[in-house]
Amino acid sequence: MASSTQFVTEDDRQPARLGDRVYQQIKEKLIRGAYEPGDKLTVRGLAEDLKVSSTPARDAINRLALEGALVYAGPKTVIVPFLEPQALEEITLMRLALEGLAAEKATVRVTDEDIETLKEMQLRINAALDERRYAEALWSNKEFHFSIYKLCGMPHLLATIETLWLRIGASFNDLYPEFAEAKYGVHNHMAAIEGLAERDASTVRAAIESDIRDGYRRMKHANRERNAPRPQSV
Amino acid sequence: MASSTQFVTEDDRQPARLGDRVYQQIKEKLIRGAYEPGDKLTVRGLAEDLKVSSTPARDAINRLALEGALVYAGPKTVIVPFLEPQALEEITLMRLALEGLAAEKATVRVTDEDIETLKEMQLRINAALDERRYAEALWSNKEFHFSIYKLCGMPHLLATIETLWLRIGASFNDLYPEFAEAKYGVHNHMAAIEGLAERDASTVRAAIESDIRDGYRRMKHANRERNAPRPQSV
DNA sequence: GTGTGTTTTTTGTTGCAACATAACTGCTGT
DNA sequence: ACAGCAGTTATGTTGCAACAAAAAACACAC
Repeated sequence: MASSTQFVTEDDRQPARLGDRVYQQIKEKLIRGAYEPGDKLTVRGLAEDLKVSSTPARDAINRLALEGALVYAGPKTVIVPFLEPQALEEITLMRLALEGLAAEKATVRVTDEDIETLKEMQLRINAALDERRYAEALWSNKEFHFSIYKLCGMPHLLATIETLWLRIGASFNDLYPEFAEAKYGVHNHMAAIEGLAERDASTVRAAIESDIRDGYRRMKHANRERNAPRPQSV
Repeated sequence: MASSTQFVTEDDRQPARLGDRVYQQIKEKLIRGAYEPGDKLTVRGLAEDLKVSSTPARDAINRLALEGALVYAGPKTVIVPFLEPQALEEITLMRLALEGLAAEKATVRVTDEDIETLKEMQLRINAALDERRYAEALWSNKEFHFSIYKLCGMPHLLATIETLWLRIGASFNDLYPEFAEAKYGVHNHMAAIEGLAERDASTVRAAIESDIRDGYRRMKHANRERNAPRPQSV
């Protein structure tokens, strides 16, 4: 019965392929804003940078493109995507639907121990925010969210949500300061924790949805101010 | 301004890669139930069957596995997945969230012309059902759904929904008869069309959700009767 | 300067051989 | 019968060279 040993994502397999390593590294750089929208990635370029042959580099690029973290600007040109307001809105709507679902389902499976862990995470986020370590705050924020989503034991859902984060994460993670101002998300996170403690699914969903919406507004504004005042040969 | 020439999926690119052709062919066979759960796919096997080298064959397999249409049963073994009840439920929940969203958003953009097209499609589904051409009915059913989802102009959403269909489609499309009994989905489809005509988003969402739920019940039963009476060395 | 046609360079894709190792086969002992 | 274990086969991955095609660089006319 192969049923019990079926893997839904290839990440579960034991031996890491070389291509997976390349994939992870690019993904990491994308999330941390090491690339800028419009930057071009080439198979040979990656291969040389990471000291591998073209096959794993090509695998990684194709996978990122498939997931929407990279984008084709031409038949032979993959770039890190610009954050179009329209795409941001679309992905936000999908996030509301999917992360809302995850939040609800997590509520019925959360343990008191999980809740303690979440509280500690939030403490770390607060500390990082206080000390203006924005990169760490952002990272911890992601950890916080996915710790909740993992609770519901839905691997397909988790994988899909991850690709959504990757698609927008690449384009806005370089604007930490605007994004983290005014203790971003603290209120919503606390509400989520309280909802979980009371096993109140609709409260948790509302808190997560509110968090997503707040983030959406910040991203939209930051993105607008970033693209608008482009002194293009004035 | 690369914005306007950005592609969100690689399918938009002009020249079809060899690997894409292989991918499409396997995908087609999966949807039509040409494979059975547990069937093993190998790079060299595919390559020989389709008269290509191992690179495009490998690309196709990796892509299908990434999308969840194939699954790893071991480090060197990809199979067409068994439909686990748990996975079926999970994907159904995701479908409700995502296709419900698509249904709502489609409502505000639908034209009277679109509605006429949908009515004609439903006529074709009915005809196919009457004449017991189940494969065609199933195909038209898919067309009907995606014609609606395409209306909302959300490419990310559409691509995600497609992978969900592929994940379950592979495992149940070989049980047409049970699935198509009693004019499957006709009632829900008519309700969806009426809702669209009245531009009533919540009606359309309810109709689509109802259709998904009905399908879920049928799949669950069919799948159970299919796996339960396994005369395993009695 | 701006647009257009041309040349040069760069790039993704494909096919293939080599390698390590997973999967399979068949045997053996119980 | 069945589990454990050797030997054998089959498989995925990697690196690499060749090729067609796209992108970039360039030249030239207006």
